[in-house]
Amino acid sequence: MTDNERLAELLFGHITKTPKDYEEMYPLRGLSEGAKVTRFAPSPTGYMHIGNMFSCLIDRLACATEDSVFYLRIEDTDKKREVHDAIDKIIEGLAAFGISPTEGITGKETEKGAYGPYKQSLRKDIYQCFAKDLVLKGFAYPCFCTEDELSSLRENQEKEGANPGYYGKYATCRALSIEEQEEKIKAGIPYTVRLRSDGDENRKIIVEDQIKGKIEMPENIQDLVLLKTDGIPTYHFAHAVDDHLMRTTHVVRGDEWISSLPLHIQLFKLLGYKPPKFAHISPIMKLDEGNKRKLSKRKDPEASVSFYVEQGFPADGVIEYLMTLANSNFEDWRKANPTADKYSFPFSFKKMSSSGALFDILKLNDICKNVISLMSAEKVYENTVNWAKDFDTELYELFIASPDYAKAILTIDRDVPKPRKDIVNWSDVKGYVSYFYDSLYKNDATLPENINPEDAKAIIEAYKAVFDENDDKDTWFTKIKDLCEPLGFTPNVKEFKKNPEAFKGHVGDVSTVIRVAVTGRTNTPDLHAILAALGKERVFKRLDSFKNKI
RNA sequence: GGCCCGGUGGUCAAGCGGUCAAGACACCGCCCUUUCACGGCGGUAACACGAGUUCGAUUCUCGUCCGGGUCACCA
Repeated sequence: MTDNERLAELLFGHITKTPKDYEEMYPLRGLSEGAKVTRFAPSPTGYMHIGNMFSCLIDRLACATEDSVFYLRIEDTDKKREVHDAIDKIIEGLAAFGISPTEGITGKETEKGAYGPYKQSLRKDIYQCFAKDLVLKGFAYPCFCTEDELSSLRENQEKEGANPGYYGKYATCRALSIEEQEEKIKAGIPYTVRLRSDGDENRKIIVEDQIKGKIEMPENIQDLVLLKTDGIPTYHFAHAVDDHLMRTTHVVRGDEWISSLPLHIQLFKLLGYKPPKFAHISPIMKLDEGNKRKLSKRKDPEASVSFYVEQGFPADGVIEYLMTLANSNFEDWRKANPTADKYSFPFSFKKMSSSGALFDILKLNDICKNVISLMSAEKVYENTVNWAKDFDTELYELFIASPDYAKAILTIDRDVPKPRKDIVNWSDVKGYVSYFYDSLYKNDATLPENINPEDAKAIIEAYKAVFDENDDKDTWFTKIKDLCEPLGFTPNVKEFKKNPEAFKGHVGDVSTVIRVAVTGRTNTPDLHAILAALGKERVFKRLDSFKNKI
């Protein structure tokens, strides 16, 4: 028995399977040309970050062919940071944005697919089997150093000006004899399992990243921890084992991982496997006092996907915004294919930006406006009710009480060739419809400055005299125009512009007075339709009260 | 500090040796319009800096500067 065999037996005597067993258990996937296997692999630390959603979207987008696989794996290897219902939040978050993985975790205790388990805490034996394999090959050893020893080592290295870390001569446990190792293990001293790095910092690894292109870095020389004292792997080791066994073809992840690429490449090599392709995406940034920085959970509410849900941004709008960040030609494609399924967009890793984009809420707003403007009144009603149910009970009850009235309101200037774009998100709806509900309505508007209050009063009086709620639109507007001249206004806007001194104002000003008096706004959809929906009684009441106010 | 990555208008970005340096958002103006919008047209505004290489650099090389990431028994 060699020393390595002795050590492997000491460390992993209970492991009976070999890597070959797992190779057979998780065979190569029979994929067609161009098919990909991607994965979204969050750790359950509490909430869904918009950056998580972004990388998840990229995973999904990359899976263009029918037989591509996009699976969800939970990386719960850090029990200290784990948050109880985080898995549910992840699943809900994905569902809210209409993203459904084809394989992997489906619920707290459920999953689907033949390459599981998809929760890392359930794969302990698998990792240990591969750790044992590395021990056998002489590429791993137990380390008995305590955290205190490690941090004082680090301090000393900093003082000396050496690169910090556990490597070379600093890796004291690396040199332990089999007898010493056996003694400590039998004494029950806690240990981690470290990589015995065979790297040389003067050699380089070269990786062709799908997004960043060629990346060249020195080989890893650090004896990094593979298995923590509790026998659970670190991210690095779990990544190598899982992405190989699950037959991942493309690893999409944040570019903060680039720095550990040398380690990962080394791990695949030592394990004897071909590494997957990597796509390192840049983080979504925010401008903070002149500096770019990553969107942070603490400081930025918009970092969390729940923000978009709460504000009522349409899921499609958020996704489409993210898609413009992913591939900027998405916008042109969308213009050319306004109604096509967004997933039929020909996504490309190559077109992704290699630097981080600033999050632009104005652009998000614009996209959401467009998305909503294309929806039917029925759809807007549904979405609003859905949202209001959780976030605005007052609006919810109003809408539920008389759906037909609500839909009639939402129909104004909608379902037409050039719909209005007033609504950015569902929390805008309340403001948008407020003047249709007496309980919501509050006219605190003032007359635009270019209109004289006395003239406004006269307009209101004159309008009341001719008002007929059964007028069709043309008749209605003719009446508005007829009001003009007797009051010193002109029905002809061009005429007014030619000779502004000759008139008090034009037909636009006359309708503005009515609009403001009835709705409290200078900007509303078609006034005629609004008046008709409101009915004579309410219109008169509002005209009178506004008249008395000015 | 070491090691990586990046720097085109306010923002997202095309372009990758010769372009009047696209487009979108935002902003401004005009037009259309029977009001409000939608829409259409137009405008302001950019290749971080310095050296090379080249007949010619936004595009290639090097340096500087600036920004970002990473150096854990966290992912």
